[in-house]
Amino acid sequence: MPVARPEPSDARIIAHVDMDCFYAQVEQRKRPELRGLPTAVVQYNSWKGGGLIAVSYEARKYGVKRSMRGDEAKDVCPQINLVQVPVARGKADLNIYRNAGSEVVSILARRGRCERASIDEVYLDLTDAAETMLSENPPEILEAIDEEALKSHVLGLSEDGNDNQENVRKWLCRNDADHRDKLLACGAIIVAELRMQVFKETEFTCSAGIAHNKMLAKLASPMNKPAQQTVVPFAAVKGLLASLPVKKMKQLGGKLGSALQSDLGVNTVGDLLQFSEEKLQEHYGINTGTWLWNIARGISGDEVQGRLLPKSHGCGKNFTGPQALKTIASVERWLNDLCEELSERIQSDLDKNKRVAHTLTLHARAYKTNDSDSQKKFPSKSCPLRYGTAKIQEDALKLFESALREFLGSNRFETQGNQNNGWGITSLSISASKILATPSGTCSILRFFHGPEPSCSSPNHITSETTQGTASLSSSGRESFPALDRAELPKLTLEETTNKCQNSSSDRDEQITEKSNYKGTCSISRFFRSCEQACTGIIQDAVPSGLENSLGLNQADSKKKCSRTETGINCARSSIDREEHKREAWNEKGTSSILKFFHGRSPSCSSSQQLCNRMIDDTAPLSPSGSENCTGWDHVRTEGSLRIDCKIESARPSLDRDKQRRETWDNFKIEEIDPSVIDELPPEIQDEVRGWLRPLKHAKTAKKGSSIAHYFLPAKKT
DNA sequence: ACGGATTTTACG
DNA sequence: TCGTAAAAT
Repeated sequence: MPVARPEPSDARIIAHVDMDCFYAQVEQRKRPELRGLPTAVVQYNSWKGGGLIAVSYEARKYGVKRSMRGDEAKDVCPQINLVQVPVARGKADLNIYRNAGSEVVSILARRGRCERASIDEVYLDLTDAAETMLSENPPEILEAIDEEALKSHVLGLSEDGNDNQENVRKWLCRNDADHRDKLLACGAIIVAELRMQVFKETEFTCSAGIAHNKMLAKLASPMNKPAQQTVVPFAAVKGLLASLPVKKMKQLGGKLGSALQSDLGVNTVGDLLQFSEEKLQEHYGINTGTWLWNIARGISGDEVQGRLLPKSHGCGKNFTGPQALKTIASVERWLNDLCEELSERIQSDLDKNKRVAHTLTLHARAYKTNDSDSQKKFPSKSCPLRYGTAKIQEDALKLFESALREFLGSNRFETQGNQNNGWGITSLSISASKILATPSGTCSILRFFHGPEPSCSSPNHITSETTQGTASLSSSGRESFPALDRAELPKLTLEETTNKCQNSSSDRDEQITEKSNYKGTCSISRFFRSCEQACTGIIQDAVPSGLENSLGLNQADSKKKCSRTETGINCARSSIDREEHKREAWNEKGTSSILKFFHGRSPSCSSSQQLCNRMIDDTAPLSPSGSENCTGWDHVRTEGSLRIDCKIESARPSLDRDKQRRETWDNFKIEEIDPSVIDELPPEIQDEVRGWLRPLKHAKTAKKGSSIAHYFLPAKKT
């Protein structure tokens, strides 16, 4: 990865929060009798007691280590409690840990931009919160500072005294401190509060590093575990890195770190200082070279991405030694189980977060006996992802068969036979990626036209992308927006929404036909109506009440285009005022040609039902002719939790039904849209529209696909 | 430039 | 180890 990013000129306050032996804590919370006792989490108990994946601090005292087998742990600590990872469908099931991780994220995201770095780690950008505290409530005027903050470790501050907390208090409250150090002090106080809140609400302890960038925060977080935090003042950076083994740095734990040692004799990060940027670039390329030069100096501009949800979901299983799978039938059985789990997880992501995965990928490992190139790797394969367990299973099996054919090469395999030509599968995994906040993203478009939609809310989850950004980001860096309670906003009924939608477009009907780019105009216009209606349809099915969902741009996207302060503006989109102000501002532009796109409306265009049919689950495979009938909204679906019934459509009066039925996504020519028109859209919806278009784009390259529909079709054998 | 496939890195 | 993930190549 190593790519150097310019460091922002103003000091940032970044925290890295890492849960202490997370899986062990989850199990101890579940079984409180294990609290305080040596405990470890193991998976697969059968062989030598299973492998340890998390070890409580009580157990570590006895020398129990991660990556020991359960039996070894018993040897060094006979009283240890070994808890098994839950098993479902014959494999480890990590869902309880994922869910516990989400609990934590939802708390840690409250004070600033938050990035979920792994199941149990987050990065926080607390710059704004720290600036605010410094200007309004600086530590020096606080009569009482939380004990938790006083227990901070401050690198460079001696800890040999009897009263370390008093030293820390003095450091936190120093009046003569560098501005950067004062901000760090505020950051430390905020992080201490957050960690206490995590403990209060989840019973989990965590540790944290507070520094001026992600790299340093990540280095610091494990320095004082468990349940403590470490601050890295600017002045301590040089000393910290000077003697730090390169292998300790993120990204240098593997081959690159080894290469530094063998190529240049670099053992510590400090050793890197001797080499010029050019020298490092000669050895490791331009990007990595610059990156190395920077990290040697503690410089890293890498930003905290506003992302609370994983970018992909996957599951897999190894089949070691004699367990290797040797028949298609056994592969199919396991694949079905894996697909079932994956399907549940992406469906849950859709339900909770309104996100849709677009790509299904299969990976496997295999061996081949008596073959010239028995080394050959089993290829990975991917295809568009269709929702519904059966479809995922079907597609995954096709991917597997296709990959196996390639793997075996000239050796043909017997498709149905129980024999094989000496192959064995030692691991199988499938994953869902290219996850876009699509239906919910559409809501931002809806909202752009209609104002905030209370019905856009998602049932429970805080873990959606944009929600948290609204809490503390601000345009000036001073003010902060309290989370907006969407539930208090007037709620539009479905009919109102639909009518509003129609009115807003029909009011402008007359103007549509002018201009040479009529095609594009019509196309994008229909497209947006589809988005709106799809959104409405999905919303309709949304679970009642609940917290507001995140809609709109995710922070990462908006960040790309905005400076830090600007980001505050663009992310503070739960403010109605701002939303409306911007909508007006954009409309006032008037001259924008794209405006015209929205002024016209062809009544027969678009169907949310079809959109949803395509996107969500029951898409029928494309017949070879590519002209299979599209079922339309009268198609009744029986599976999938996201049902869209006919209410929307029946709420649209007076449309000729046959006309409607003919309108399908096959009629929607995505390629008619001139991509440049996106630039004319209001900035807050541009990325979402691109998100819609981008993955669809590749449908163009598909064999005969001139239609969006192709994108949602099953893998076609090559 | 881009997307699919592969590799590298990290962590409970 | 195994099962996940992210990101670089």
